[in-house]
Amino acid sequence: MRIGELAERTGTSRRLLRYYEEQGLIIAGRGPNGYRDYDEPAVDRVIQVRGLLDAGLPTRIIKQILPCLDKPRTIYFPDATPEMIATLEAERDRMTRRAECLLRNRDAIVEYLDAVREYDSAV
Amino acid sequence: MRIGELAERTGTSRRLLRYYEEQGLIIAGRGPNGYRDYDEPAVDRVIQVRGLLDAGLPTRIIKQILPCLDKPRTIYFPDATPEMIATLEAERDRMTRRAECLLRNRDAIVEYLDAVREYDSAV
DNA sequence: TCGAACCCTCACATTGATGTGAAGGTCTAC
DNA sequence: GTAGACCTTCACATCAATGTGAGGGTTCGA
Repeated sequence: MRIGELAERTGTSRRLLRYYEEQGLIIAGRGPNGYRDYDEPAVDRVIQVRGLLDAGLPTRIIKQILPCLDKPRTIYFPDATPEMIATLEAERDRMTRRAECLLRNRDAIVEYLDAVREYDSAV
Repeated sequence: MRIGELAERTGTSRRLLRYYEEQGLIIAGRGPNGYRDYDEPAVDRVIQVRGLLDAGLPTRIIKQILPCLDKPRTIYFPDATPEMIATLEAERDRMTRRAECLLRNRDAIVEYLDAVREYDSAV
């Protein structure tokens, strides 16, 4: 598919899709006319990238961890350098902390909303 | 306490503490000499703000939801406008999605690390 | 009283993720 | 064959979070 369709299906501007490619987050084939050509899994890939970006990870990190997230592994274990392992462990911990922070604060919001509802129904 | 101590205790630059204040995320008293004066809870507050910022929330949103997160409530229920409620519900859902994304990808990292370890021990 | 170590405000710089638009090539349908 | 809807690259703009430094006041200990 071409960039317009991918943009529409992922809710992402064309500009950003080109940017993600420039950052090495997604890859695109090229048609004979120079047009980018995406395969079906690109849709999920873009959505995943957007999710991680939205959760505060910079493109630099996303680029590093993405190959390890693929289900049929594209990166194999002998390729894993000690620095890579260290990066992954650090990011794993950081993501855990981020998620905890989000859930903790979300629960506080839920609690507040519950209290508001209770208050309103008592009026 | 003054800004230097708060900076040290929260691992935040003075510049950023002033920025957070400017954005209405933290409040500071003022000494007779114009120096900012922080109370003890400011430490937790700053840490919470940093956590949310790191998890991808913009200051604009943090400012809106922070009052609802305080344990002894500083914002009371009659104050809750319908728009406020809508914002909170939207952010609640967004935070849930963010946390899910983080945990899902973190688990994939964990899985990858496990596989690497297994591979290494088999060599 | 002097110097070090604080603090203040103001302002300009940078970085990363985005928007926007220009100048131009390609494809399709009329 | 021309118009409209795609696509390309390139470049400049913006916004939020953050760094940095200038110019100047305060506090405290030697």
